[in-house]
Amino acid sequence: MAKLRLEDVADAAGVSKATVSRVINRRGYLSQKTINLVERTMKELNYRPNAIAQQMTTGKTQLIGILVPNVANPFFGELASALENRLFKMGYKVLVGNAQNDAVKESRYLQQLLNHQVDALIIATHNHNVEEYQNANLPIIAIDRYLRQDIPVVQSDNYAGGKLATETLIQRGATKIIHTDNLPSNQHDTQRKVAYETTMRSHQLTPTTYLTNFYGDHTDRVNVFNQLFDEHPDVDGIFASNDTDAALLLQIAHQRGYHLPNDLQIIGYDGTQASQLLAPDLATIVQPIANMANVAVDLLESRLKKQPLPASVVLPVTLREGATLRAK
Amino acid sequence: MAKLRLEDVADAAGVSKATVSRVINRRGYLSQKTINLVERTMKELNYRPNAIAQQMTTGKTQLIGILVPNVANPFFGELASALENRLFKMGYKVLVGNAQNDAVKESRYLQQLLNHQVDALIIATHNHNVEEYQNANLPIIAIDRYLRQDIPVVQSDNYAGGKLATETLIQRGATKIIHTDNLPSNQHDTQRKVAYETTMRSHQLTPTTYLTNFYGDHTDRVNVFNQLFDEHPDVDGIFASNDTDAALLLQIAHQRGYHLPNDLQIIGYDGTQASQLLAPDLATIVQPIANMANVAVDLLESRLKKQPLPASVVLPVTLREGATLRAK
DNA sequence: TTGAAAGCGCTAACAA
DNA sequence: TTGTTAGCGCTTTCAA
Repeated sequence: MAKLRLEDVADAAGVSKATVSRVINRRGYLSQKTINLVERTMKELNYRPNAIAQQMTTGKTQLIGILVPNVANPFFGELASALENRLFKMGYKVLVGNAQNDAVKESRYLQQLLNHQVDALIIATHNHNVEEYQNANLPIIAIDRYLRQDIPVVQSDNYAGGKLATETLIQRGATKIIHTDNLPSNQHDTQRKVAYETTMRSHQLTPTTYLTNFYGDHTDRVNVFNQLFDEHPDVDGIFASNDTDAALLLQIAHQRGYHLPNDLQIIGYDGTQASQLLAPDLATIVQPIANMANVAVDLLESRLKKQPLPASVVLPVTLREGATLRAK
Repeated sequence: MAKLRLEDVADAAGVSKATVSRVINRRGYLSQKTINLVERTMKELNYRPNAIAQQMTTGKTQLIGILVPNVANPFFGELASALENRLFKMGYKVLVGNAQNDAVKESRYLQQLLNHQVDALIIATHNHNVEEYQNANLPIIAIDRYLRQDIPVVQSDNYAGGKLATETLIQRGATKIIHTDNLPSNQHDTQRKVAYETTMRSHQLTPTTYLTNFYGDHTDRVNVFNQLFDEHPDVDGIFASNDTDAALLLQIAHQRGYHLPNDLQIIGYDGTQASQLLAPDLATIVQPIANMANVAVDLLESRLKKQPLPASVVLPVTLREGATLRAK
């Protein structure tokens, strides 16, 4: 069976192509009789409009491109899922570009999304080639990173998160607190680090940070964290910049005989569903992923309606208690 | 600046549209001089071919649709990521349909993917409406579930996995072993359950299974698992049908004062990267996610080349040791 | 080796 | 209320 076209439906129903098109799009004047006739015919023929051809004529694809570093990372998986969920309800389809932490792939994806005439873009990658976004002439919303002056950024409050983590550890009695941070080339995690350092100093404590590379592998992290314990066996609090690092630190601490939360307290960052389910004992700073997605979509909607937008929206984070933290 | 068309490039370069098209697609006879000229012009103008128009004429979209229950679930997130990774290398783009465990959304997505003229489909959802796949007239590969006689299924060896989990627990000294299974409407997890029951009986042990609903929420699971411990306080081994359930069981067991792995051993299922990172202590049966993705793409490639295909491919699972299991 | 022109399936004026 | 027709931006014969 060859692909059915709108014209086949028109012929079968004995009407014109325009009429069928009107029924499909519920546009213009239409008698109920015609609507019924055409709908019945479409159903009988099992006709499905060719979205490509529709896009060709309207110029609108109803397609939104999302670029993330890696959907296998629960944070971005959940973010993409939440974005997609909202957008789908609004009648958009989502083309997810999974940059796999690869700058070349990121830019190839960007090209492809543009070629595909996406109506807008939501960017959550680390964008090594910011220039490419400069001459992209369509609505863009960035998540947790700055791209260009007129591109609004949606993010959670990284400074407040870093401060909350640090102060919580201090309140629960830790004094030798170490921070581990995980930096991509553009160093966006710095707000958390700055907050940690400032908070430590304001309590007359000395900040110490260990850095891991966002693009580094598991072994690198294990090495850095072992070094941390070797050099600071008296550590009694760790603020990790993400939950998987926190889980790894927790494991290493166990192996080294630390008892949590008495000898050592650990607090992670992100608070994904996955970490909640798989590491329910881990205390963590929760980023409001679903809310970030909602706000991003709202901004996109405003942008598409040519409404004025804020330069950035910062959303609050919360503390999730866990067994790696002493009781209040 | 208005959108550039191929014609603008042709005018600027002083050649015909056909020539520009030939350069873009490297087809037909072309002098090097013309190639250089056209390429230079395209670069200067920052021209990007309109993929929609290309698709319109060629009928090929180079788009593959993937339908998953939920990318926020690490298993499917990692699967989608692996699929996308392979497909991208082959020049395909991926349209991910995230059914959000919602039958209506699944079918709406299916329609949309078909409307978008995807060249092929990879289905990993629980497909409540199998009929819809019946008259879809394009290459389809299914992951871990049967759709139609001529649609090949890629799956890991669920029976062997269930057997491996059960035998491992038995070998490590457990005798009161309980299985928790997590069933969607189409009950595909049954192979694991059957393997568990068969293996138990062959060791003269009595199988006991607690069921949770795949679409149920967290509270439902907590209730079922509490019931498990209430009714079987002497349980000394649990085989959970996925890692998040295993992590939850682990947490409840701790709260109830069980010491692992002495009082109780737990073994999960799936072995995602996320569970490895976030719950490194958890022993589990690992499904070869990346390999499943690779095989699915290979099959798709063969199908697109009209080569004959196997009805199904079953891939081996492995045991990941962890602190929830006694030493060998 | 290049150009002219038809056509992919649909929508949107404009007519009727 | 419905039909006719001219494109949308590209690729692909067919001619030159």
